[in-house]
Amino acid sequence: MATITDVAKQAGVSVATVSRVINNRGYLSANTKAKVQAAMDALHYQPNIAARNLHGKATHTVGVILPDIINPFYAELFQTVEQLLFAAHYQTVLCTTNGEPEKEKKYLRLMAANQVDGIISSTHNPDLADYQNPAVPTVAFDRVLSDQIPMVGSDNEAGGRLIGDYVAQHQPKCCLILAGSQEDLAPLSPRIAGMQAALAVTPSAVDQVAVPFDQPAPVRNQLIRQQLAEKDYDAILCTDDLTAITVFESYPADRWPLITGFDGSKFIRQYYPALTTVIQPLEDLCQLAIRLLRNNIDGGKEKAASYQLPVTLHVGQTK
Amino acid sequence: MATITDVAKQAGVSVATVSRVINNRGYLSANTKAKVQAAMDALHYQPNIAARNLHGKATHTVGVILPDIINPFYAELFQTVEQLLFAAHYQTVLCTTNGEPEKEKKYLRLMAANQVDGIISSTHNPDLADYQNPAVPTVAFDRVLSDQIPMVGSDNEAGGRLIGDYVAQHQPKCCLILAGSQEDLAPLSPRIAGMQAALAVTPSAVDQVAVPFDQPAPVRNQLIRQQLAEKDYDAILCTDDLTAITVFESYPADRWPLITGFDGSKFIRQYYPALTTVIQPLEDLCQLAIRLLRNNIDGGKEKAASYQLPVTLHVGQTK
DNA sequence: GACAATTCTGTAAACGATAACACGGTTTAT
DNA sequence: ATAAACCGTGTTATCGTTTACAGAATTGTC
Repeated sequence: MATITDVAKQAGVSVATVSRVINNRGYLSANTKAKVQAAMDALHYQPNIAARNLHGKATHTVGVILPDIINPFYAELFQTVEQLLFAAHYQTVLCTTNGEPEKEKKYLRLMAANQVDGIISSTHNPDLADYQNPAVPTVAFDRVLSDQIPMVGSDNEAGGRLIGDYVAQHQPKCCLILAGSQEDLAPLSPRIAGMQAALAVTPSAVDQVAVPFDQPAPVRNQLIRQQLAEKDYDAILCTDDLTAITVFESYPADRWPLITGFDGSKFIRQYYPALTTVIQPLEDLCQLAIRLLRNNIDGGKEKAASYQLPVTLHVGQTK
Repeated sequence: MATITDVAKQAGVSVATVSRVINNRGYLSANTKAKVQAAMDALHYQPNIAARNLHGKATHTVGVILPDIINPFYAELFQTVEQLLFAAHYQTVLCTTNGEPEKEKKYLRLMAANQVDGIISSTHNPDLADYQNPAVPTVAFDRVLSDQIPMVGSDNEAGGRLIGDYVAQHQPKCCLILAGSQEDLAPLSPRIAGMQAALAVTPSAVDQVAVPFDQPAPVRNQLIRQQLAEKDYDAILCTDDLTAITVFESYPADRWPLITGFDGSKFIRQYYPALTTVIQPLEDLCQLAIRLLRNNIDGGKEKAASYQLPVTLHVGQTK
C-alpha cells in the first residue's frame, strides 16, 4: 500500500501539501493540486484510516450488534440500517452474538477499540457492565439496556392486543400463546400481556407456554409438536414469526387452526403471505435509531428517552 | 478513552512496561505486572487498534462482501464464516452491495483503507478493476473474480444434474427451468446446463426463462405468475430456493406441480421442508475459504486454484 | 519602492502503540 | 574476584496522517 509519503515524493511536494489536497483545506495552486492528484491515481493511493483515526478524527463507522442474522427480521433490520447509514456516508459493521454474553462483551470492547463512532445494539444481555457507562454513544433496539441509553422499539403490548382482538373475533374455544425465539422474554412479555388482555374479555380458554430458545431446532420442533398434540387448539398465538412458521410446518392436521406471528418482516410477508402477524415499522424504527445516535455522537446530551412506535396488523391472505 | 500513557502514569511505570504486560513479552516482575493490571482495570483500558495497526501489526479482521443478507443462504454463509473466524480469533465485518458495483468498489476500498487482513467476496461484478490486482488477500465465493484470486464454490452442474435426474424420474410432460434471483447468471448457468443435460434424455418438453432480478418483488411475482399461466407445467426447476418459494406461493392451483430449488440452506430446510432442493456444503465451503485465505495472508503464494465441492440432493418431505 | 495582505508550501509536533536498544542490577560460572 | 548470563525497566524512533506554525512568493496599495 502506498503511503502519503510515497505520493509526496512522486509529486515532488511535502506530505502536508498532499494532505491538503486530500482534505481540500487551505490554499492550493491548481498546478500542485493536479500533480498530487496524478500521483495519487498513479499509486492507487488510499489514506490509511487507522492513522487518520489516531489523530482523533471520526471514523464514520457505526457498529450494529444483533443476536443473529438468520432471523429475517434482524436481517432486514441490518439491511435498513446499513442503507440509511450508507446514504449518510457512514460505514456499518455487524457483529452477531448468538446469545452468548461473553461474545457480546468481546465485540463491544472490540468496537470501542476500533473507534466506532456509535453502536446500535439489539441484544439480550442488559446486565453487561459495559452498558452502564457506555464508552461509545449507543442506542438500544427493542430493549432497555440502561438508563444511560436511549431505546427505540415497537409498542409491543398494542401489537399483542391487535393480535388478541383479531383472534377473539374468531371466537376460539381454546387458545395457546406460544413464546419462543432466540430472544429471552423481555420484549416478548408485553406482547403476551397484550394478547392476554385482549383474550380476557372472551370466554376462551387460554394456555401459555414457552419453548426454550437455547435448544437446537429439531428439539424445539419436537417440543412444539408435543405441546400441540396435548389439546385441540383452534388458535395459536406465537410471539414471533419464525415460531409461527414452525407451528405451520409441524402441525399434523391438514386443516390448520388459526396461527399468528409477530414481527412482519418483508421476507415473511412475501414468502409466507398466509401468515397473520404484526408489522413492526422497521424503516421508522431504524430512522429514529440513527437520528438518536447521530444526536448522541454530535454531543447532544439529551437524556436517554424510550420511544415506542405504533405497529399495524397484517392479515394473512388466503389464496 | 484511557491511553497507554494514562495507564503508565497511574501505575508509575513507563509505557514500554505497560506494553510489555499487555503483550506478555520480555521480562516482568510479578509486582509491576500486578500494578499495571490494576491500573488497566481501574481505567477500563482498551488498546487502540488503530495505533497498533499503524505499527504494521495484523488487524485480525476479515471483510466479507455479499450481495445481500436477506437471502437465507447468504445469511448462513455469513454466520458460518463469522463463527469459524471467531474461533480463530478473527473478527469479521460484513458489507452488502445490493448488486451496486459502485457500492462494491467503495466498500472494497474502505476495507483496504481499514487494513483488513483478508476479504471473502461473493459478489457479481468480476470486472471491477480492484480484483485484478487485489490490494488485500482475497478469496472468491462461487464466482471467478480474476485469475489472481482463488475461488471456492459448489459443483453447480452436478447439482443441476441431480435435480434434473430427480425430476426426470417423475416423467413430466412439460418442464420449466426458471432462473431468477438477486444474482446474475454466472453461477446459475452451470446449474441450468446440468438440468438441461439430465432432462435431455427424457421426452419432456423443456422451456427456459429468466426473471429479471432487478425488479421489485411484486413485479417479479407477477412475471412469474404470467409465465406459469401460459402453459400447464408439471415440473418447475428453479435455480435458487427463493424463486422456488415464490413459485410455491404464487401458484394458483391447489395441486402443486413438482417444484425444485437450489441452495438448501438450513433455514429453507427447516421452514420449507417440503421443498426439494440441492444442498450446498456450506460448512465445508466456508472452512475451505478460510483455509485458503489464511494461507494467502500468511504469505503462502500458491497459485490461485478453483475448488468445486460436491453437493447433495435433498428430497422434500411431504407430511 | 516600501509594506501589508494574500497565496502557497514546507517543517515539525502531535496521536497511541510497539520494539530495538541501552542500562543498571542480580545471579551464576570459573 | 571477574566476566558472563540473566532480569527488569526506561528512552526513543517509528508507523501514516493531520495541523499549527512559520516562512516564501506573489500581488496589491499608496
